[in-house]
Amino acid sequence: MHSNSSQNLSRRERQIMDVIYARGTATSAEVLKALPNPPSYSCVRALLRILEDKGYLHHREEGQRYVFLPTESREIASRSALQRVVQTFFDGSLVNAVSALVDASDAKLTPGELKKIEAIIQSAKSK
Amino acid sequence: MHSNSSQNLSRRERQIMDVIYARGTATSAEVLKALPNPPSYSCVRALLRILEDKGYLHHREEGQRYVFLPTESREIASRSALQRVVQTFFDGSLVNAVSALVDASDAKLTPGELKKIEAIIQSAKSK
DNA sequence: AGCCAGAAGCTAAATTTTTAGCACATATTG
DNA sequence: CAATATGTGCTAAAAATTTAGCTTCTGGCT
Repeated sequence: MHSNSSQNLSRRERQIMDVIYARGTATSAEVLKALPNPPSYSCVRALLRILEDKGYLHHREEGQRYVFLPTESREIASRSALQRVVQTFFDGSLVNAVSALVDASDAKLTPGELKKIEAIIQSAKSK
Repeated sequence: MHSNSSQNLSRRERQIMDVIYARGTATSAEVLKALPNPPSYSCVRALLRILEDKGYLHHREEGQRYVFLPTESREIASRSALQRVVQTFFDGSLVNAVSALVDASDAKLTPGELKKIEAIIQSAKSK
């Protein structure tokens, strides 16, 4: 799969990939339920087939239904997603991005979580 | 503008918004140059007009050409972009997202930058 | 065995997106 | 003061996306 591939998805395709990445795995019924402005069921299945054709997804049969999962690991995909956001909104500056992340959620960050982040920084420093 | 609005953009529309957010501001010629698989010039202008109609952009005349800028501030837009990535790829966990950001760029983070991040954490802690 | 429910695939139509072409306006410049 | 270069807007055609309908298959139940 080429690197900026998710840039090449159509709107629905992207929505579906998002759903599947968020869940890790999904059946057509689950995708349908999670989509905004949900279309028909057969429509979802058509799109899943297209995404599979294009190589973004594959599936395993589980009982009689298909369970879809991404071809590209969540880790890799998240990396490019973050990369894109950092480039687009933070002039490529990681520091600014982290800062925004932390700022944007002051309320939500527990002391424990802050400690974890500190630990991450520490370990990064020691290299 | 509604919150998850950027989810409702078509592929080209999104590409164009990305270009403009990355640059802050752009003329049609600049957008054209920055687009992947660049289409014709008049095509770019048509899309800019559409985005303006939909309320994502507006423009000021500068000399004889238009300079386009986003309606929604970069800060607000970046917030929802980050939000989306965190939800989709990190189960909503900010800590995991920060961790991934830092990990993904060990090499690129200078000691100075690490210090800045530490400072951000410190200041968040003190609330 | 026959029937229903829940999957799936295929295909063609509807809609949206994407595109280029043409017409018009305004500077610039030879 | 033409001619050219560089903008813009509008519109319709081309292409891609999105959708629903119809058909088929399989397993479970009465």
